[in-house]
Amino acid sequence: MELSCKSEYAILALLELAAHYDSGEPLQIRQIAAEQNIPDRYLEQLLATMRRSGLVRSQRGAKGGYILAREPWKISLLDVVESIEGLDSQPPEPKQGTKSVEGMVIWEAWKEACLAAEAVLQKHTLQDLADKRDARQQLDLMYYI
Amino acid sequence: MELSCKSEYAILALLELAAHYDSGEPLQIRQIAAEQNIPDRYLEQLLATMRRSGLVRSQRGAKGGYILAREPWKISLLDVVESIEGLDSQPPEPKQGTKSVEGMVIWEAWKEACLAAEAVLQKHTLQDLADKRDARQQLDLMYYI
DNA sequence: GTATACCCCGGTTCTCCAGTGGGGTTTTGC
DNA sequence: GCAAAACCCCACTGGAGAACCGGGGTATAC
Repeated sequence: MELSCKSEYAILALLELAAHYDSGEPLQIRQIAAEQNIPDRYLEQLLATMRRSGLVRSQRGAKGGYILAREPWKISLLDVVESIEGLDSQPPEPKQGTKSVEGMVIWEAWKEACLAAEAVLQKHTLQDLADKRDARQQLDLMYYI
Repeated sequence: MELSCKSEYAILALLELAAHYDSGEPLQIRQIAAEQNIPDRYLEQLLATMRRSGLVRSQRGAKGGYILAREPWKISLLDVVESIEGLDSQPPEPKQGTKSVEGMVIWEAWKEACLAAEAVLQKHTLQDLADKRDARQQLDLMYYI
């Protein structure tokens, strides 16, 4: 149930890409890393993973960078986590056979819990999070004044 | 979202204890381990952890062993997992401050997913799993005949 | 008082996370 | 062309935790 550093970095990076999605221009790893305080060489690996999963597209060479592969409201947190965590969400069997009836019953209950969590992650999109972030920042500003 | 070997062993052991709960007599580590194919020295550690969490009680000396601390329908899978996994389910903050608004928004969504999963685990008790196991075994028997 | 069984502590191997580094390839702009 | 900018790929390290194994201590029944 632990949110890994990897996944958090990935989501932060995608939020940054979502913010610049309308411009149509690619964002560089360095800029994202600087903005969100992420080690850039590490972020590079995460973005490469997400590129292979089809979440982002990359443009090589000078003036290159990364762009979201689709609109921010079409990317859910589940998409990100599954991409970055290696889609090992539901192994078909707990081990390599399990065989025991007890093992099956336990695994079914566990799977039900996983599905419940995934359903929540599925309905949260990058757009949602970006909107919530904006609202939160507006609120902070009002308190400040 | 991964069901660890630890937790599965722990649940298997408690199911075994639940099956012998009516007898009122303690079950020994060796017997549980043999019945469920768990390394006994490892199971010992898990049972010690669950004893410290108050899920089971132990009786030392000859004819000793372990007994459930309360009735099987009063122990949920969430109890077991939290005990065995070290109750690190919801850290109040992702890191040691997070500070960024983005980090907070992400963490809130994640917490929502965790709560959904925990709600599922909460409603599954040892009694439930034991009943399902029995029903499954009956079914297997019918197919066999 | 001895056998039984829990109790505590420490070590070992393995895998994964988090992060760093080197060297290669593609593209822009001159 | 050519150099700089940027992605691309591979490998390595340090630390943490999982899954064990083993030794010696302690309480309890018979």
